Amino acid sequence: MIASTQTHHPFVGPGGQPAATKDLLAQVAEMIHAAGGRVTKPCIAMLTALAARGHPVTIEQIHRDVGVDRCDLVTIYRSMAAFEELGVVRRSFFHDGTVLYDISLNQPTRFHVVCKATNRVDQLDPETAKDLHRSIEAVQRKLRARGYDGVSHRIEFFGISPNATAPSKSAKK
Amino acid sequence: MIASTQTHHPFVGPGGQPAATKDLLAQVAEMIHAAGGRVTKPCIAMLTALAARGHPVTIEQIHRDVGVDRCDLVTIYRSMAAFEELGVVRRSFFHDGTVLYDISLNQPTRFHVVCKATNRVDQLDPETAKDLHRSIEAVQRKLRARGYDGVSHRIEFFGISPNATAPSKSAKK
DNA sequence: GTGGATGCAAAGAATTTGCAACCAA
DNA sequence: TTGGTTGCAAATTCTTTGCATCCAC
Repeated sequence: MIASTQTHHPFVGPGGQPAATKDLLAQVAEMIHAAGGRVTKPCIAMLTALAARGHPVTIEQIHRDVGVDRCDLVTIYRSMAAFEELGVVRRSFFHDGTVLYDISLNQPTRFHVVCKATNRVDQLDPETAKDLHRSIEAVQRKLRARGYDGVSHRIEFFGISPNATAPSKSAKK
Repeated sequence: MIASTQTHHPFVGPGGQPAATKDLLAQVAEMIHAAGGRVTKPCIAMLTALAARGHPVTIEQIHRDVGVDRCDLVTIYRSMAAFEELGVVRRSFFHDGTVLYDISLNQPTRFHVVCKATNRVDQLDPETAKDLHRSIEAVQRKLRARGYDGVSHRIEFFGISPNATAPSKSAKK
């Protein structure tokens, strides 16, 4: 139902967006072709939208960013699945289980802090992130040593940000 | 079904159930009463089932463990939501997004490794877990210092376990 | 031109809600 | 007795599938 609050996902604080959007498109295009796929208009629009956001967003948000009338919701679902398979995007979950996607290709490991009140996405400072990253790597090394294959992980932090103003139910929609 | 096949979790014999389970029930009962709720039969069955499993399980699994005819699926949904609110259980997600629940009350922080092939749930060894726990605590301390409130996190590891035999699609169901 | 991608409709799966009957306190 | 809980049915929400059409290559 499109009737829900229009609240767009709050913008990420500092950090701007990757100036590498152009490169990203070129790179993904190559990957798609290599896989026997086609680089369509909706496809480009979605990647551009994801890159512009620069943080995990819902399917609905992508749909709106691309333009609800410019691309069917079903196409978003199908494309995200395909992109994930290609390793271009990564799927994560909001604290309430809502599915989120963001660009993973060429993206340095970043850790997100999601505000449970405003859904605003923040990031750990580089130093803290570095320490955490090290710990996680250590764990994964250990798992591989234990014989695990294709080791991966998922981690997210949640909290109510200091300047949370509008505790919204469906702000993320 | 997550860990094993049909086999119900080997229950402790005539002597009674694990002492911890007993305590858990008593403690939760008190919490429920304090909250103006009632300790019903399905309620006890669910907690017992969760405690017996001792690791994250699906709603469906709980339903089967309790006995599909002994309690409605809807009741599981409602109760898990209530238990989560009380802080008795914790919700997590399988790598494909499937919702999982497990006891969180009085539970030391444990980290799970989920096999993507068999859905079997394993745990990090205490030492590794301890290190990781320390890192995560450090991050959360930093977030609190930054002004975040109600800080929490979610972390899970995935991989294909060394002895993965039956790669199943819906083994967890 | 041709096969993969898209849009629309419809099916499925997962989760929630309404309400009368039920039972724990 | 009495209000919280349960079960059953129905409604919602989210996601996937079928298929004819369309367009990237």
